Amino acid sequence: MFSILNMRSIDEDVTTRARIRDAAIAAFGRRGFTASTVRDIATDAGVSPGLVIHHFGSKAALRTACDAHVLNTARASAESSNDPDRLRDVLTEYLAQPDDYARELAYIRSSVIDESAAGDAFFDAYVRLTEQILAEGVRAGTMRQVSDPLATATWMVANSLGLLVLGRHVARSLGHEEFGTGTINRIAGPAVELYTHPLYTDDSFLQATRDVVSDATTGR
Amino acid sequence: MFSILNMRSIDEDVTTRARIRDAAIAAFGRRGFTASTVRDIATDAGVSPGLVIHHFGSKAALRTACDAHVLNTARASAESSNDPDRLRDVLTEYLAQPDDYARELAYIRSSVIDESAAGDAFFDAYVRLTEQILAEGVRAGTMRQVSDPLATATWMVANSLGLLVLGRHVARSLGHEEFGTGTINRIAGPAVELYTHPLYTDDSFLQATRDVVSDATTGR
DNA sequence: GTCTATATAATGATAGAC
DNA sequence: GTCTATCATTATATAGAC
Repeated sequence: MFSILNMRSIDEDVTTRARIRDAAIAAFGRRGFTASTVRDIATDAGVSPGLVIHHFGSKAALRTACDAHVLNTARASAESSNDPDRLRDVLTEYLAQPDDYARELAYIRSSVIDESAAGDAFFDAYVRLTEQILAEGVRAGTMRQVSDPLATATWMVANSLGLLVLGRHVARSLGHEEFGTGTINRIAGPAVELYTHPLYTDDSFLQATRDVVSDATTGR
Repeated sequence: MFSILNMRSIDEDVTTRARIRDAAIAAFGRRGFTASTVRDIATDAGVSPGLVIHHFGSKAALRTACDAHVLNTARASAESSNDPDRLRDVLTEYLAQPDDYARELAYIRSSVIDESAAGDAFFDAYVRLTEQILAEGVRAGTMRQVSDPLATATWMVANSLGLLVLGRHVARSLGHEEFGTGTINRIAGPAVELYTHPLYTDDSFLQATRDVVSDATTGR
């Protein structure tokens, strides 16, 4: 459920070009692509606006470079991780070093919100990873077989990324100043609890839902 | 889980001012506040850019008017709805007339994404509604008592709105052209299924999560 | 590679005619 | 109430000096 956190922070490049790119990642993650200006990014990176264009050609191309740096790295990391029993390790690691991931997570948030081919690819990769985890869990006996694996995996990914996208609200709702380790700590238990002990005490809600969906599909 | 859909579409006002406001709601919902321009809104409404400002004073004030029209209405609707057993009706109604809700849902999506006081109030009201539904369900015996009602309600609201925010991805992941009734039909069953039959076959994931959270809280 | 200066376009908002 | 015309600002992007 928190598999998204399973990625390494990547940052050793100290060239000016890299500094501009990192400032852009922070800006796009903080306020989105449209609201971020080349001037602000230049100021944050300590260079002139002209130099930003000199290095990347255009604001759009700068975004593409940011996508390649963050999303493709995260996607590759997600796809290579097919060990389903790492919840504890991943969560522990994230809670230990949240700042290393904060900038990348903010960028991912922006990317899945606006229209972006890289954001699409990331979401889809995350769904495939979740499908693998589900299949592996069923095989190992730790998870129950679900009726529609693709739809279930898609739903779980939307939940997981929804928590990231709406993190500000989740934090506020729990009385926290910002979305961070405190919020993750508070929400993780209840989240896993819902996946362990069913919320509903019988099948009536499930049956009602299936009735409605069936009516809609058959033309009622 | 789909309580957000429980609101009536509100649209009879045919004054020019209302036409401008409706065009703005559509634009803000489609591309967000920053990326929507006064000129585009004016064109969509069939008026001049100057008239938009004449009626609302500024782009920010126009947004406030849109918030009042969509979010405050939806919020009031959510708060007055304390009948917890309406999943079937609400879902049926939505599936019958999705277009009536599409514009409002898109606007809500944008509002909870950017920083917006009205969006905050909407999220919070939705959490309170969900807490009521949980409490009522427990009292009626249809739902199980959870360990942390506020965090659980917050998590459920983030899931529900996450589905809305990431609707484009959810639809694409299921092979649909756009997020609509087909996608809702496909995802509703698996979603309710997860709330009815637990995903995990035992408590080991829950225990692992609680161990990590406990370690983090006590300073490990 | 990096800057300053500037071209060009688009933005929110105003003024005044009708 | 509605428009046209325009202002002031800000945006991306370019040109050329260093």
